[in-house]
Amino acid sequence: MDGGKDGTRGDVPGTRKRDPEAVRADIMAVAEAEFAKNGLSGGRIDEIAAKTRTSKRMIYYYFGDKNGLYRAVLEEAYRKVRLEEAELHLDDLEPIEALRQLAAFTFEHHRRSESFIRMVMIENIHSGAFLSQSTSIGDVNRPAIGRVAALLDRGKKAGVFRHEITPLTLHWLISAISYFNVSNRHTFGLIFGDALWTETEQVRLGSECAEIVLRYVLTTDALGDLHPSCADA
Amino acid sequence: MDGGKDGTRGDVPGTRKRDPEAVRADIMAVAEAEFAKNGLSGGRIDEIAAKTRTSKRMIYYYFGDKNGLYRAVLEEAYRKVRLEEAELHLDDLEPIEALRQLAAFTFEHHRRSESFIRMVMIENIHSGAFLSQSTSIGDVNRPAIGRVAALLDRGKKAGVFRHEITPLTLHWLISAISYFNVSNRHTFGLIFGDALWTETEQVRLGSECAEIVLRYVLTTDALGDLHPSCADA
DNA sequence: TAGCAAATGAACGAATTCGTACAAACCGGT
DNA sequence: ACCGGTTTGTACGAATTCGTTCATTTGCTA
Repeated sequence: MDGGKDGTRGDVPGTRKRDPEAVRADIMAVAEAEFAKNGLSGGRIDEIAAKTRTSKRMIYYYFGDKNGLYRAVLEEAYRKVRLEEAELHLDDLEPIEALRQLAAFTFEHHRRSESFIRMVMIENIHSGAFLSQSTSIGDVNRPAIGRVAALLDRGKKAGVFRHEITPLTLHWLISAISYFNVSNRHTFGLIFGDALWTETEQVRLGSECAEIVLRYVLTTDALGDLHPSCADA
Repeated sequence: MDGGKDGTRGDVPGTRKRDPEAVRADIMAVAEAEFAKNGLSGGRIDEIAAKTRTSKRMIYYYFGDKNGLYRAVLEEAYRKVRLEEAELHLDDLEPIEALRQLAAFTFEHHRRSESFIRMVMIENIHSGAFLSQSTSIGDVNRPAIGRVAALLDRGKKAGVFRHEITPLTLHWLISAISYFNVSNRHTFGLIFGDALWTETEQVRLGSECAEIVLRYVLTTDALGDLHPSCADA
């Protein structure tokens, strides 16, 4: 809709009372909280407007309609999360330690990104109807698989990772554990108790996540080196 | 205001008889589809009524209100699923094989219970607010953990399972993999492609699920017996 | 300073949608 | 056959809630 932006406008710091970008960001932050909490159908535009510094009129001015706002929030949530993930530098570490870090980091990161997880939950309820309209989402997420693939290759060449493991399946596994731990905390906790969701248990589960992944990926030999054979505890 | 009498209907015995249970079941089946597809806020009572053999009036007669219907559907979904799971007989198998079956079965079972998974997704969006009102839900699900605990004990006594593994964490792991495979199929597929969701790949993932669990639970020794040391493929 | 276009605010309209009032039909026992 | 309570159908009311209309304010330029 809006054509190019001309940088000559409002560059003087502090003088611009109008700040469309800040308003947009404000709306999206409020909207993310609302949608993450109540879903797309459950989220109320009036509620979002009330919690915003601006008014409902602006939501429609900037985002067109409710779905447009939801889409913008969804895409932004993915962008933020993947940017944070990209800060992990695995190339400096040897494969085994790098994999351990990747698993533990992903687990911890998901744990701290509850509203992102909830947006993904909601989008899956909608069968990905809105994500499928996004053109950028592939580019945003592809690097994640690339990093896993590079790491896997290094480990295989070093003879410590099993050749059967594929990047996609490995990513799938790490995601599953890290995601489920957040997405299903409520129902799981209600049925089996909240024992797993104390702070100390969560930290332990982060280690267990890495442990599960390592035991799955490592060759029998490499695993033997890591965990000397002792059947008892 | 159509006063006339219609004695022409209901001649066949059993067709037009009163059958409250069948009506209830009919409503709940339709409601499960509707809620699983569109969520609680997104689900429409009128839509459910239209697809039912009976009318909207009956929904309120039997279930009180929309939330009551949702609760009934949710509880019933859990009941059905757990009943099916209980049909697995693990006691006849040796621990390792039993664990493999448990993992593979759970994976396959979740895969075939999409609407149940979606109900759980929706309930987690609501932070378990409705499940927490259910009194029976604990009793329905507790046996699941009991079976896992018994199996773990047997394996530990036989010296093939690691002592560090707890029933809750093991159940958590198997659930995570099996659940995520269904719940996130759409977003994961849109981002990374549908390669994992062909029939053959899904069957393979079922085996991988068991493999992941076994490698996590088995002692180094037991694992070595199962997978003779060979670093290459 | 005046004027113009973009940005904003408040009130409103229209369409859904939940839930109910009322009335009619039905079944089983007496 | 009649009568009681139970089961069902229709129409409607009330409350939400999305999105818009219209007027106003604001920043920038001539």
